[in-house]
Amino acid sequence: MSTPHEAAQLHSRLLGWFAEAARELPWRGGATPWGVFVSEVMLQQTPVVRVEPVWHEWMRRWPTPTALAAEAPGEAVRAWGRLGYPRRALRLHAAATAMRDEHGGEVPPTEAELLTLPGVGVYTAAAVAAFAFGERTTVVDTNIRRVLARARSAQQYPAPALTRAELALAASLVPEDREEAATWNVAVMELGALVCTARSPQCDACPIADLCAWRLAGSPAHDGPPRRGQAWHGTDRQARGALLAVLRESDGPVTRAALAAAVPDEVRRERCLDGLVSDGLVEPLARGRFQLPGASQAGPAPERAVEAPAVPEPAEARYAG
DNA sequence: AATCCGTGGCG
DNA sequence: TCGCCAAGGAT
Repeated sequence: MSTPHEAAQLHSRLLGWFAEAARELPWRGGATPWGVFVSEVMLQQTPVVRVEPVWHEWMRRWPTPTALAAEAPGEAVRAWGRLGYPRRALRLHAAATAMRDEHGGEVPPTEAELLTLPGVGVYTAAAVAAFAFGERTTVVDTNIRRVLARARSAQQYPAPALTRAELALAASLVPEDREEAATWNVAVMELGALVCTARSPQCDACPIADLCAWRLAGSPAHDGPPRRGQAWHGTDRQARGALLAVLRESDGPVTRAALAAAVPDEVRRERCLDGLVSDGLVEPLARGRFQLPGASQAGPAPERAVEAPAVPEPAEARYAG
């Protein structure tokens, strides 16, 4: 498949490029393991530019796992803002609680322990072990999958799901040296994020363009089955987002009427509300009111519920049904 | 294994 | 304009 010489060439090219071109991100170099952990969860399916300001705010408010664990989970959901997939905020809070209760208030340093935490899968466990603790792991994210698919498999895009072959390929390329391995993982990710992008790869700026199997094959177009996008308009995800936005932006409990303004369709609204409650993202109160979970223990209970706005928000800000 | 889960920017 | 995409995880 590949010779040791080819692998060594890849290593020196990529590591050299990374030393020159790497972004200075706040969770790189100098961040605590907790800071790295929070960044990795926030970065799951969310771009760096949107994560940065929220990450700073979280580090200011909750500099340690114990600090976050002491808060109501609803505060984590509120501070999550519009990063998307708010269950991640809940899982981050649960992970902080587990760190406090089972790991002496620290981020556990091994992949195996990290994997037991809520919201931590194979990628995040490897990434935290590598980037926070310098472990020699095999990190495989969407960037690395795409870079390796092109550079080594002559494919424009990787398969829909991670395959054994991909994992084996990624593992075979991780340098033996511990420090070099950690840098390798972040360097391949960075190449995928900045140069070897999904839409319009900047092959002219690529340090391994002359070694890239996809380029050498003439940059053939993707031939597999068409990649399915996710529906959005008229979905429960859209409605859940609209409902949670109302809760986030309100200081206290919210009436059902206020939620009805966000999602007019009653059947969908009630179904999504039930889902949010069973997910732990929303807490039902008496008399048809709702709030973010555990809000009452974070401070004095607000006296007055927020009523439905007299003037509806612009239609595009609401769930249209 | 296939689906579900948010949000916003860009080509 | 609109589909695609972004440091995935859980079921």
